[in-house]
Amino acid sequence: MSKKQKKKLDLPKAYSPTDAETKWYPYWLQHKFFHAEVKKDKKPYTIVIPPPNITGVLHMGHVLNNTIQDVFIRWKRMDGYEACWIPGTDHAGIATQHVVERNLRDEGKSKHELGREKFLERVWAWKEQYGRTIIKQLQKLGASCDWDRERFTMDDGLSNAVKEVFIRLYEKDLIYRGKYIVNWCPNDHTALSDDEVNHSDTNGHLWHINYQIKGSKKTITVATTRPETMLGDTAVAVNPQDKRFNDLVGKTAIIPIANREIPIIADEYVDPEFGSGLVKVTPAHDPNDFEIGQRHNLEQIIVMDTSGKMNENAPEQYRGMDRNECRKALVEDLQKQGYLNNISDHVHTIGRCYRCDTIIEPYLSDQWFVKMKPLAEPALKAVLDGNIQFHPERWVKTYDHWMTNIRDWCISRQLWWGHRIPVYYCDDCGHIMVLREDPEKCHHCSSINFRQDEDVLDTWFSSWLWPFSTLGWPEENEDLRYFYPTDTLVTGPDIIFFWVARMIMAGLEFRSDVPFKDVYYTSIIRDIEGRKMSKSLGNSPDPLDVIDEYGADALRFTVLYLAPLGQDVFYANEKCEIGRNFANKIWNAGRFLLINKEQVDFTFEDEQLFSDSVDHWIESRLHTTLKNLTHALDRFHVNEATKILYDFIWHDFCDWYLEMIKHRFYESSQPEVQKATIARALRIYETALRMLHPFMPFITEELWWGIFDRKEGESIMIEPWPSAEEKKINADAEINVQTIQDIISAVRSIRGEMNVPPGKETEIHLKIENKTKQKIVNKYSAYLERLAKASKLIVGAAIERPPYSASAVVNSTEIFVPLKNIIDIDIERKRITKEIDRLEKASNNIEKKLLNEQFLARAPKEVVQKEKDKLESFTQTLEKHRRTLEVLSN
RNA sequence: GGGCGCUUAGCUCAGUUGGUUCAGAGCGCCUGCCUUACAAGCAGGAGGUCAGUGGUUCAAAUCCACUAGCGCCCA
Repeated sequence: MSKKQKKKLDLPKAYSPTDAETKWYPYWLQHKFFHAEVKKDKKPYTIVIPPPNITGVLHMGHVLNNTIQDVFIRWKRMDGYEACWIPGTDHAGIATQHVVERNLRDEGKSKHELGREKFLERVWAWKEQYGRTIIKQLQKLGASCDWDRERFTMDDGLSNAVKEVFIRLYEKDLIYRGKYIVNWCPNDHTALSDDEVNHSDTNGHLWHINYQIKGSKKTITVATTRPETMLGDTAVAVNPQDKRFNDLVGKTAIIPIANREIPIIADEYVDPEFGSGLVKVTPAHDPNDFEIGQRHNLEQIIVMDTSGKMNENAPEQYRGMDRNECRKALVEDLQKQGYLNNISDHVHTIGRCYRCDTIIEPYLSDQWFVKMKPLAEPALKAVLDGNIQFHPERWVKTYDHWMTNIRDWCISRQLWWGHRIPVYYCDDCGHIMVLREDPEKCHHCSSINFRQDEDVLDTWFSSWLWPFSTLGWPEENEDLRYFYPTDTLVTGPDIIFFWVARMIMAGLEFRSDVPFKDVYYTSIIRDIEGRKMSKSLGNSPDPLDVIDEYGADALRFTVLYLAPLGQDVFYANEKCEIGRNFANKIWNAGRFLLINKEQVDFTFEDEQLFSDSVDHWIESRLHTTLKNLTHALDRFHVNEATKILYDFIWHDFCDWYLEMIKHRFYESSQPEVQKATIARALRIYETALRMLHPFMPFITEELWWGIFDRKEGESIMIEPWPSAEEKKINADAEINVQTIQDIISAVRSIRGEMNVPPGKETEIHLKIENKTKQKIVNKYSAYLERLAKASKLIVGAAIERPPYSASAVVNSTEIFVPLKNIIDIDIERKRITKEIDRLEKASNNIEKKLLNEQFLARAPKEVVQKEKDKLESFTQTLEKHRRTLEVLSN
């Protein structure tokens, strides 16, 4: 390359992503390409982002999830839809409160010192400062969200929606308050919903404790995994069928140490096989015992406070002790006083808080609940009827199972950060008011002594409204009518119950319509050893580091390429080489075209000046690719789409097409051929860039500008999505080019195995009997000569095998490559023998088939004919090889 | 205990209406190349009884049943 040429080139030898990424994102924003509005003449396509926590930082799961959304949005936008991707964050009650409390602790303060109002000011301040971290990170990834529509679950509008929903459900009698056992986190001092508890098998003990029977010397033994709860026992239960204990029912037992008297009752729940067959009943500290208590009208004694410390209902010596301390002390005392019968090892399930991993205490308290059955029924139907489709479909079963066994949803949380429950209690008359606005006085007795419920609502109680609250609901407006229902939801299967199911319920209940039509469940990203990525393991790479090292496009492409629908992904940073190398390949193909573009004076109309089968072939491949690509995206097979693009661009376009047209630039003396060639190659390349744009937005934009002349305000992201044209798919061209490719590959294989120096050209003799084929080979000989490095090409029906030549047969064409002084006869014999073995095996199999009368009778005619043709072809090829082998052996 | 998924080349995985020399790709490995787009590259090569058993079928990596191993979810 001369110095002059080098200077003219805009494109460096290797692609460096950073420049493109910093340049184009602001450009897209500046021109508002991401913004969507109600456009009556266009069809909407809407996605709501699964709102990340304001405390969150971007991890690989987000990368996958949001890249998929961006692919769909960019694709649909190009395809003529008014594509609207609504972004935002959620307030993450527990997590956010944690962070701010930790900061306060570092300053030596507590939230109680500050008071509720001041504390909330602190949280808001924290949110303003750090709450958009993850949003900014998403922009680095190239996410084309409509940032003008960014929402937060505690915005005024969304808070109104939450209030409205609470009130409507309350008025429909679907929300109720009651004393129930809930999952209590003593560390966070709040109730949790069932889904917020992680269960795991744990090695523990079963303590067997003796209880005295009143008025008798007799004792009974009960077994428990949590001895400290015995202080709150209000009964001992046996199974009514259990003959061993028939006489005990109705008697009274005495709790050791506490010395409290409790009845012995009979209840079906008791499993006679478990432990001693006798169960202590603690209605205030166990969900099953709670139900037994309901049935038998038992007293409920709470023996712990909200921190898990023993309270005034416990014997004095244990008061103030943590539940674990108490367990130790109590067991020791039981032992000393002879009440401890036995301790056995026992594996049981322990629930832990999903936020802080503290062991959950089942705890009796006043909470608010949503009745789920009436909401779940239509939501289940919507999915079973196919009004909402899951991808992959198998999640329908999981959904079905959960929805048919659904339990009421505990929505109150004893936190300060969140939506305050819109319920007011009158201190004077006890009247309860559920209101949209703060009252001035009690609606019943006009007292001004009332207070609002202290609790806030579960964060999911705002997230489940996300698909319509983000669009302005409860206000009826144009946006809501146009963009709702949304189209596709992309999320992890781990929140199918937390979120997806509840959104479906909310959508149907409050909008009478599904919230989305398709749900794409993403892969879970694991580390290379298959472990889930987690902060504590330190195995979660920072996507921003990866972007710095490999580029955002490379990260996006790689993650999609690795993530087949429904399979987990084993990820390591090095895998991003796939995407980086691919980007570099595209870059260099562009560079090649640019170099040639600068040397030919042409217009895009010049394409008509010349074309041959090679051009028809690439056109045919392009449209086949386009067809397959669109089909894959339609079926949500994003992973397949990346492979289709990769194969077309790398193999068809770069490896074959660009190599084949090189001689038209370097060797053709016809300017019109050169003009047509560069014009066509650029057009096809430009089409490929558009097809690739949703997947790799930055590099495609960069090349689209770097190679073609563009004006301010233009962008590849608003260019039309290319449409597949069936008539461009050209079977003849595919066959012709295939023939040429097969011969080239065969010659290359010979050269490779014989270690022919790359610079050395050889003669190639082709024995072809078929006249049409001869014509094709002659017509396209220039391609063949160049790519197979032929010094001379001799084609004929009566070609004789030249001495010292290696040979191959492809589709009845016999190929001879004379290699005097180079050929190793031994290697050649082995090559041929191997080929003969392979063909013999294949022929035998076919022969067997053709001898099978069942096959001949039942298989479709075409299949039988195909087998016959195959056998014929194999037989001929075998003959040729055998002849060659004979010659070589002499 | 109930439900779901996975097992294909040394590694990571494609392969959805059962039939094209169906057994593939990328990485890794071996051979040869800095060939005027690209060594982040080019050309070639080695490598698998498609977990096992049985069944359906003219025909099974593909459909069915069971078994083994791994993983996930729920109780």
